[in-house]
Amino acid sequence: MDVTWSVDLSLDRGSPVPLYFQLSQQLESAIEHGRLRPGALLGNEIRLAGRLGLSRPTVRQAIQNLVDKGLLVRRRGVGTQVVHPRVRRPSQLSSLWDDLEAAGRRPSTLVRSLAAVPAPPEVATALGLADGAEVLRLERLRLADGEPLALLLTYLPPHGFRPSADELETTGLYRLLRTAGVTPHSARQTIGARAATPEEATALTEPPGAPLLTLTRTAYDTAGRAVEHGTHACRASRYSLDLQLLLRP
Amino acid sequence: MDVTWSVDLSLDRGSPVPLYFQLSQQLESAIEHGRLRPGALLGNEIRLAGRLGLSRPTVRQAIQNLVDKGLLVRRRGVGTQVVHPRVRRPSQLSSLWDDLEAAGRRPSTLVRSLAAVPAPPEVATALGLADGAEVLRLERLRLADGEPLALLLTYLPPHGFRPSADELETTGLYRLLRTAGVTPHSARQTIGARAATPEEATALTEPPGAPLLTLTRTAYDTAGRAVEHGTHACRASRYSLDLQLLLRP
DNA sequence: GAGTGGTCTAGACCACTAA
DNA sequence: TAGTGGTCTAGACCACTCC
Repeated sequence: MDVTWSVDLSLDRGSPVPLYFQLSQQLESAIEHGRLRPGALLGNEIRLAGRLGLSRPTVRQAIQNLVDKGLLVRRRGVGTQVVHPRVRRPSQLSSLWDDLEAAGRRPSTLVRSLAAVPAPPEVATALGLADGAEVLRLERLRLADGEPLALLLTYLPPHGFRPSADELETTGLYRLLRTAGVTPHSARQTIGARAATPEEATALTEPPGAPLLTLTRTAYDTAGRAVEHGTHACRASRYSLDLQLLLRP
Repeated sequence: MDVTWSVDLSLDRGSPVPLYFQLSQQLESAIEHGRLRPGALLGNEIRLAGRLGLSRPTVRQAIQNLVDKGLLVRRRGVGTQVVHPRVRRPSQLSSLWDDLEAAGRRPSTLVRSLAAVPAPPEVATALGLADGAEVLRLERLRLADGEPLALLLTYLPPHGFRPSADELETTGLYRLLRTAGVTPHSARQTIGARAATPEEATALTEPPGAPLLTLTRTAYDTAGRAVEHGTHACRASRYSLDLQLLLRP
C-alpha cells in the first residue's frame, strides 16, 4: 500500500536547493509530523519518481539520505518502510554549548584563566608538537542556568588565532574556531570517570571525591593537524551524555 | 596531480561483490597501507571512471563511501583528497565484548543471575511494557584477562527467546539476539558516572564509593519494539570509552 | 510470477575554485 | 579560462521476497 499519495510533495525546480534534498526534507517533515506513520510502506521508487517528475536516481538519493539518518529502512523485494519514531534526535555528539542551548537551558561560561604556556608532555604528544612548544591554555567553568556544570581545560596549538576572554564567554569555542577559518573534521574522544580533586570539587560545588564524568578530546582538521586538545570534567550528579546509535550489521 | 595511476586497481566483473564496493575497498586498503598518502589528490572522477571502464556514478558511489567514513574529502573545484590518517578505527560504539576482543584482551563473562521477574516500573517504561509484565532479568560480571571490569544488568522483553547461562558465558548478548532473529536497528544510550554501592564495590574489587562509569542503553528494532534495556557499571579505573566522531558542518 | 530495491550505464548542464 | 565535483536524466538488468 503506497502511502505517499496522501502526502503533499511539491518541488520547486527554480530553487537552488537540490531536488533530492527538497524531497528528503519533505519526507522527513512528513514523518516527523506523523503524516507518514511508522511502519508505512513508501511504495515503489519508480512510481514515486514518475509522479514527481523526477528520475529514479534522484528519488533514491533522497531516500538514502533518510535511511542514513535511521528514519527509513529499505528491504529488497519488500519496499521502503518508515521506522518507528521511538528513536529520533541528532545522532551527533556536538558541542556541550549547543547541547545545552538545544535542551532549553541557559548556558554561560566563566573564563578562569587564559595564557600562553609551554605544552606539558602529554599535551605536546596529543597536538603533535615538540615538547615544551608554546600553546594556549584555557580554563573555563561552564554553567547552566547559573549552576556549575563542568570544568573545561583546553589547549590550542598556535593558529595565529587568539580568542579574547570576552568572546569565549559569549560563544562556544568551536564556533569561534570556525569563524577563524579553523574547521575541525574529526575528533577522537575518550570518556571516563574519576573522583574529583579538592580544587575541582570546590569549583564545581561538589563534595571532595565526588564522581566526575570526564571527556578528553583531540580534534583534527582534514590535513591531520590537531586543532584542539582538552578535557571536560563534568559533575556526574548534574550531567550525562545522551547518544543515539545506528546499529548497522 | 593524479595519484591513483600508481595504485593497482583491478575489478572483477564476475564477482558478486558490487563494483563500487570493490573499488571502495581497494581505495581504502591503498590508503590504509600508505600507497595513497595523506593529502594526495585522487584526481578527476571522470578520468578514473574511464580508466577503470566504469561509469562516473559508480565511481562516485565508491568515493562517497569513503567520504562517509572520513577517509576522503571532496572539494568542489579542487578535487578529492586523502585525509590525514591521524584518525582511524571503527566509528561505531559496538558491543563491549567485541571491543575487548578487538583490543586483544581475553573477555569472559560470569552469569550471576538469570531469572524471569516482573518488570520494575522504570524498566517497564523503557521497554514499553505494562507495569509488572514479566521480563528476563540478567546479571553478569564482565571480566578481561580474568580481572573484573563491569557489572551488566540487562532486561529482555519476552521474545520467546531464552538464552542459557552457558551460551551467555561464551558469546556476547547481541550476537545471541541476532541468531535468534532479533535484530537491533538503533539504540539510545546515556553515559554517566556515580559512586559504587557497597555491593558493586565488592563484586568489582573496588573500594566502596569508587567512581563508576555507567552506560544505560535501550535498543530498538525497526518496528520500534524495545529489544533490550540495561545498565553497565564499569570500573572507571580500568575502563574508558573511545569514540571517533566525524564533525560535519 | 509479480513486485521490490540493488546495481550500473552514458551521457548532460551547472556551480565553484584556482590560476 | 580550465578543471573539479554537484546534480540530474532515462533508461537497463539483476537478486531478492512474497504469494
